[in-house]
Amino acid sequence: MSELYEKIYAIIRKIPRGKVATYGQIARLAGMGSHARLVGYSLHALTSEKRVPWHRVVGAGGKISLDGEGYAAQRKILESEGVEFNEKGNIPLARFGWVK
DNA sequence: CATATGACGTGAC
DNA sequence: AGTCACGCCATAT
Repeated sequence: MSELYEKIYAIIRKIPRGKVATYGQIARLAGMGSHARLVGYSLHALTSEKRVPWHRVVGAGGKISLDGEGYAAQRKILESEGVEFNEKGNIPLARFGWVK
């Protein structure tokens, strides 16, 4: 496993319960500038054994980047942690965004 | 080695 | 608010 992935996972594991972080934010914290796409790619390659709270990672503006079942599943988990969604179906980062 | 692809982000229309 | 195009780059084929 590449060291880059481990770094990304380590950062995601720091996200506190009830908060969410964006791909771009993670990319910056990992020192990869604005390569948010790679963060998403690494999460896609994630396995359950890593025990990474991938559900706390959302797209810019608090939008979930998954569709259909994926969206429903992630939303359900987040709501169970206390994260709320607005009428548009995304998360108000002003309140739930992770502040490092 | 050459292309295609994607759990993104941003800007144009 | 919805679509489309493009930059970015590690992986996959």
